[in-house]
Amino acid sequence: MSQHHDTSHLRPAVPERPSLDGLEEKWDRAWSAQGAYAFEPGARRDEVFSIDTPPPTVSGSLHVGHVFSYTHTDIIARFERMRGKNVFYPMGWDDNGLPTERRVQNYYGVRCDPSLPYDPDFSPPRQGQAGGQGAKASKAADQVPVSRRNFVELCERLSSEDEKQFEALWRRLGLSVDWSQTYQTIDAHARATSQLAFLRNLARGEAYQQLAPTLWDVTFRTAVAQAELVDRDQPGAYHRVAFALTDPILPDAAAPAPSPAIHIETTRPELLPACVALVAHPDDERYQPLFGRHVKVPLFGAEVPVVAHRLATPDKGSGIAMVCTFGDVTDVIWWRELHLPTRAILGWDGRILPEPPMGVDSPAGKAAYQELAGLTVFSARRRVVEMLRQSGDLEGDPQPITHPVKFFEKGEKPLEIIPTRQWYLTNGGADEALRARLLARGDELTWHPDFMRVRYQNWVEGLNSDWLISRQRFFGVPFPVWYPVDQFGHPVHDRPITPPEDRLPVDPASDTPAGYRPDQRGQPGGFIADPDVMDTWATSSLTPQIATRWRDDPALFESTFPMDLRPQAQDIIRTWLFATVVRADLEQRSLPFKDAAISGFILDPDRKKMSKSQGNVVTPMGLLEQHGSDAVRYWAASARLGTDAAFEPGQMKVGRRLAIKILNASKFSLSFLAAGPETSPPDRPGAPLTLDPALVTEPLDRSMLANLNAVVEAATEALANYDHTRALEVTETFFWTFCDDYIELVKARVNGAAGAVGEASARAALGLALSVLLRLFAPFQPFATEEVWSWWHAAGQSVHRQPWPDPLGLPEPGDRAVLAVAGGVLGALRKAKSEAKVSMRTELAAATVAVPAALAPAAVAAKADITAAARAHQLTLAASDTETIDLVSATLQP
RNA sequence: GGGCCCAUAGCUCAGUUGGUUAGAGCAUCACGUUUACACCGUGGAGGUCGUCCGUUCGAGUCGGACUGGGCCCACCA
Repeated sequence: MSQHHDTSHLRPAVPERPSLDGLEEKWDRAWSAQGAYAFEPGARRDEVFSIDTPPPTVSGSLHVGHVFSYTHTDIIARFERMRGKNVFYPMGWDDNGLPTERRVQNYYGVRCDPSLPYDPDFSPPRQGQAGGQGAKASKAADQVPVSRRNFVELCERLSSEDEKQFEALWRRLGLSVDWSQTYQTIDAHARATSQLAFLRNLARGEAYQQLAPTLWDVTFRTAVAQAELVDRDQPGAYHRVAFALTDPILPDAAAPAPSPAIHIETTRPELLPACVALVAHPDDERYQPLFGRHVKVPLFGAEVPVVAHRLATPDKGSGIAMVCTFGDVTDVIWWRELHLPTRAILGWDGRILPEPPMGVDSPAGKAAYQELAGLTVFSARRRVVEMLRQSGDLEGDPQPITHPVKFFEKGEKPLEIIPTRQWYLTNGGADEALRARLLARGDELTWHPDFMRVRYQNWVEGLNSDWLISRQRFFGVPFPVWYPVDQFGHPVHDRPITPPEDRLPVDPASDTPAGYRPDQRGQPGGFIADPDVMDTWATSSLTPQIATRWRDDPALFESTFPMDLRPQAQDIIRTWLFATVVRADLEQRSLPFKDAAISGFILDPDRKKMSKSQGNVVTPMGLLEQHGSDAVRYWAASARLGTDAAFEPGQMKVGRRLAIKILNASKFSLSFLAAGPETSPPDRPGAPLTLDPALVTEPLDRSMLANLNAVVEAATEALANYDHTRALEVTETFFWTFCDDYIELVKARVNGAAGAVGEASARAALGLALSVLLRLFAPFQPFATEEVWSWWHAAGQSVHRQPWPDPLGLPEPGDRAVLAVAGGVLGALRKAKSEAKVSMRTELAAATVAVPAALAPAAVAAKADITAAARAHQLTLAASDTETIDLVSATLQP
């Protein structure tokens, strides 16, 4: 550890009236100019601390929750930097995905059409729609179609505007990010990295295509992955529908005669034409005689079997269900496991297909189907109910219920299940060995707090399919894949053409694969592009590889990966965190990061999760301007990881008070450092002073430093374990004791009232304590501490580049009890004055205080300091057998 | 249906392996302008630690049940 206390200036330049105003701008500028937070390349991995910063969504807006959780990360970054680590702290911007796509559409009045050629001179029809993101999507007809490359360029243009505002906020908050290390999730490097990882997955067989029933959002007309599902309670109704047996029942005396019709109860009668079977539980005696027989679907006439399956629940509805292709995910299981035919009737737009499926063959059935063709699900349902009523196949009235229905988390209509060709990536959902390996990764990762690990486990254990990574959108990272077109004009999906890795990123919609000419696109014997883009998580799951430049900077990658820390919110463990673990496991066979720090949410005063939709949300910049950044950081720092925290301006006021106190207490302490000749080398007046622990001889001073040493140890251990609240708490508690008791106790002595030795002791102790305290507070209050540090250190000697304090080396350990007992005695004397309703300045003619016998020697050691601080003429310290410090008597000076 | 977290002063929260009289800040009340700080200081008041049972010489702390709040997961006809 270097001799930090040798760099101080003899004559501190302390302002007359210290103030927090303007410190954010002042020090942000200085840190930028100094490169205070620059990562230094060429380091060994063990010298580096690397952070996988969450890239905020630039098309959204920052809210108080961001300020909260990013502060937690910054505290750790600053701590590790002071501990000597070369901190790799990049910032990414998430400008990939649906929110950005919508924002660009509305803002510029354009829409992406990948089939169009790139127009280098394109200029958007409009820009700067007021309230861009909140505005209703403009009609597709009003939007000018542009090529994907043009669309991406507009996105980058808009994002860069957003990024400026975001960066300004982060700088004001004091995040010690290295602003030369930034990336965007849609930029060329991220696209290339994403495509490269995909090609490697493809080569290893981890990525594959499959034509399969797919959860489908009819509004966005895209496939949706398991991780993007949410259940929402929806009104619905059970419709009791009769199915007639097609074959006559053979007389059997042993079995009870089954009823002539079988009744099922369904919430989705519009799917009757898609019905492929009825299913009941194999043990259900009511239906056992029917297994293997067939029934006729009412109205549509298809003949379907009655089958048995363990997932049918006897006590639900009538105990027998109709299987449709596809009404819900259970239908998919039945369809797959019972080898049932496919009768798809829904199109990508969520409307009933124009032609009836195979099986609906009778004239009556076809006629009935024509009544539905082209209708939405909602209208078709109403029409089918009417028709069932007419035919007499509906028994009674539909019974209204409320039931959970699956939605895309960003969607407004229930998901449908539609057979489509999609790309999948293995994630353990269909492979027990991989699942076990990923569960082991969850165990290997260190979670803060530890109980968050359970969410990961729950998710991995509950996976029921591989990760669907293709999306039928136009904006995003395209799959770097073409297909040969056969002589009949059909794409050959099982022979994908891929580009060489050094050609990435590619846009297959405009780039031509090797060996083909551009004019062969779409022609028999030519090629065609894969039309899809990747799920945004397929790219953001690679943030460690993107930030550390796995693809193109092996030296940087080597010194920063696997990263040390992934900070993130608890609600995206199943998406971002899990997906990142999957990608690193598949590609690097390692964890992507060692530690995960999970932040809680911010709750508004009503204990509800603060959300943007509530309108009355405070803007983060307004908050920082109102309270000051150190104050807001203090509020954030007083909440533990993983715990939801209340939005509490009161805590910010406390933080501001602390910052001001740091300025004032420092000003006071430094005023004595300037005064004494013995603190500077005699041959070099004006040269840096020496704060020598050997000068600290008074018991009270040594006690104070011993207590400070304990604080250093506790704070260091806490921060090393990501427990920033504990570190702040012990530091702050000590600091207030330091101000209220210690400084008051030494005021007289440091002014020379007890001679030169005592004065030098107090002066050195004040200086040493100040140096340590400023460094302990630096991660929490970077602006106030830097301001104070600058008063007595050379320009450019940022406190944030100083070594984290070690316990001070004292010639002899101090007795920690002296400070506490001296404060206790002082408190008893203050109480006497307070109860007499006189000023603290009032002199005491005589006073006696009882002190527990065990503590009496410690009290006596500080007696002169106590006497002076209490302005007592005569002080008696009486050893007592009680365990508290009590005032025995006090006589005020008249 | 399975699981996780939480419940301590009016409010926001600490309370480390069980151990004297359960702490802090805010708010509140009283007093004091004191040569670092009125963006202040000093002191006071305020809690049967959600409920019940158990383990123990001893429980805010450990175990069980329950109540209430928040969240995650689930194949939800």
